[in-house]
Amino acid sequence: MVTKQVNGAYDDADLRRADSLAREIFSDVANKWALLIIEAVGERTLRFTELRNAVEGISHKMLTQNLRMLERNGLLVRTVYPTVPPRVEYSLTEPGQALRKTVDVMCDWTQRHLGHIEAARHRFDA
Amino acid sequence: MVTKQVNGAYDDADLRRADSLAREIFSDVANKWALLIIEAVGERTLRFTELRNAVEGISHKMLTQNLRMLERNGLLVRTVYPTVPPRVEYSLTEPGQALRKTVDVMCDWTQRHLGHIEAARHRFDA
DNA sequence: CAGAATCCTCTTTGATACTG
DNA sequence: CAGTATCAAAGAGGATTCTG
Repeated sequence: MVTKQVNGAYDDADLRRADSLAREIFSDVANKWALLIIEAVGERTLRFTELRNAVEGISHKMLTQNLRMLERNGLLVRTVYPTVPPRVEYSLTEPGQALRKTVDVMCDWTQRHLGHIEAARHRFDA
Repeated sequence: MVTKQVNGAYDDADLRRADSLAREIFSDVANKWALLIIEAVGERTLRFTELRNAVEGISHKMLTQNLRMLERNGLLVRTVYPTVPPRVEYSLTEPGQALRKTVDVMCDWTQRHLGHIEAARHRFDA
């Protein structure tokens, strides 16, 4: 936690810690699978298998790993129902929802620039 | 290019192509280094070495690779001045600028949720 | 069903050296 | 200065097996 000094300034060491924490979070979150999972969950509550089907091309292992990471960072919550067979549900927290909004914008951006990018690629590859 | 049929519907094959193109672009762009580079360039025009210093921790090789990829996708332009020694400048295109805006939002998000995330981590690790 | 653990493969990455 | 090439190390990722 970055704490303010009585004089109103931040402690240098705290600022550096906050900075490296920010970079760490950014590295966690700015990756394909994490963002696709967040996008897939959306406002719903999905089970592991549903998620596996929703995120095209993700493997069992990658899904588990990324779900743990997102849970650890408090972006989603994991609810286990102690039934047989087990039932586990995932849903976004408020910060997760907030991040999803920016992912939505990124998806929009992709769609809007599909043509431009395809053209640029052809030019470059020539 | 996705073309509309005379009946107003899209060709299935074209839709599939557009979809896989979108996934490809998303995979290119949704990675740590690409986003950090886009953020670093901003509205400025930077030389290779300036960029290397601006993006904390990136290696020579990763910078080159990602710059090529971003150029290929038309997100930035590379201008070579035929001097000795060579001078190469990078700046964002309009689509690159548009993407940068969403990266900005993502950075804001990170800053705003630093505390929540750090707390969540401590809870999880316990 | 969800997931942990293992093994194995392929890609990514960094360090280093070389070129125009 | 900017970029390419190469090699070794590290890490990501897939397939499979086992458990509660």
